[in-house]
Amino acid sequence: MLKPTDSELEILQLLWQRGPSSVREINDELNTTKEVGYTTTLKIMQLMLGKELLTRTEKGRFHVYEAAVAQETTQKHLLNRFVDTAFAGQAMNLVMQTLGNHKASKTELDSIKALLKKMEEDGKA
Amino acid sequence: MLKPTDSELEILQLLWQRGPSSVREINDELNTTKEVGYTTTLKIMQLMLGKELLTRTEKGRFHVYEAAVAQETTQKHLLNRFVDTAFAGQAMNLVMQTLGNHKASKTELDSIKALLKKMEEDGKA
DNA sequence: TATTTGTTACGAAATTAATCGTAGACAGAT
DNA sequence: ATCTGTCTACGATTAATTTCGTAACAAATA
Repeated sequence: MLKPTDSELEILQLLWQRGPSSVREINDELNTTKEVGYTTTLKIMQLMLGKELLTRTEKGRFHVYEAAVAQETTQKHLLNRFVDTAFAGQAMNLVMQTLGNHKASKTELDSIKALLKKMEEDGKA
Repeated sequence: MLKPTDSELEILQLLWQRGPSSVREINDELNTTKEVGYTTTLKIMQLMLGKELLTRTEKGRFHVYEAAVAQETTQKHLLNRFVDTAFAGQAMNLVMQTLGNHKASKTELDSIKALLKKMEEDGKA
């Protein structure tokens, strides 16, 4: 799989969140956070199309773009790379640091506990 | 803080692991995994010196390099960026996915459980 | 109809990363 | 004294990313 750049990831996040969107819509969303020209966004999305990160369909004379890669698959891929490069493969160090640095809701903590329990049981069996 | 590139991170990992090292030593280590020319490694380390990611001391007519940034601080920084770009800020999604994709030893699971317990108690207080 | 507006396509510039070749310095061996 | 090997410094090249200007064209509108 092709590694998206940071700019590309920003666009993917928006498409995952919004569903199929025009360049104008994505560019407007991006501009709520930072200033970026319309043709810049257009160009990046066209390049993403070439890399098969996006698909597009023609709606009249303009185009609607959609993420061509699933959110979870992409995240899993990026996560594996990140564990290797930033944590030298020590995945549980990453987990501990993340837990230490970020607040979690009660619901989230419960999900994590459930998952841990399941992991322990699988380990035993 | 300056974000290290992937190549720079590879070198930082080795320096964190080995302690102060010569370019030759780092280059040899790198070449156990992939092919890379000596002057390439030298150049990257010189650039890292400029970015203050490394320090160096002269030992006779050659140089010994050392990481100038702490492992944990750097990881924390990279982790925050990564949570934002790849997981749209959803840190607990990242934790769940990491737990799901990587094996953990009993010891590691216990440390995580202990940390969770502590988080719950802090949350209550 | 003529003008303005919004769209896509394309090319070019600026920046950054990564790579390596070459040259010069110097220590140690011959 | 010279040769050889290792080291540092530096410049050039390549590739990828990001940026945006301009052109072409269709639709809306004045």
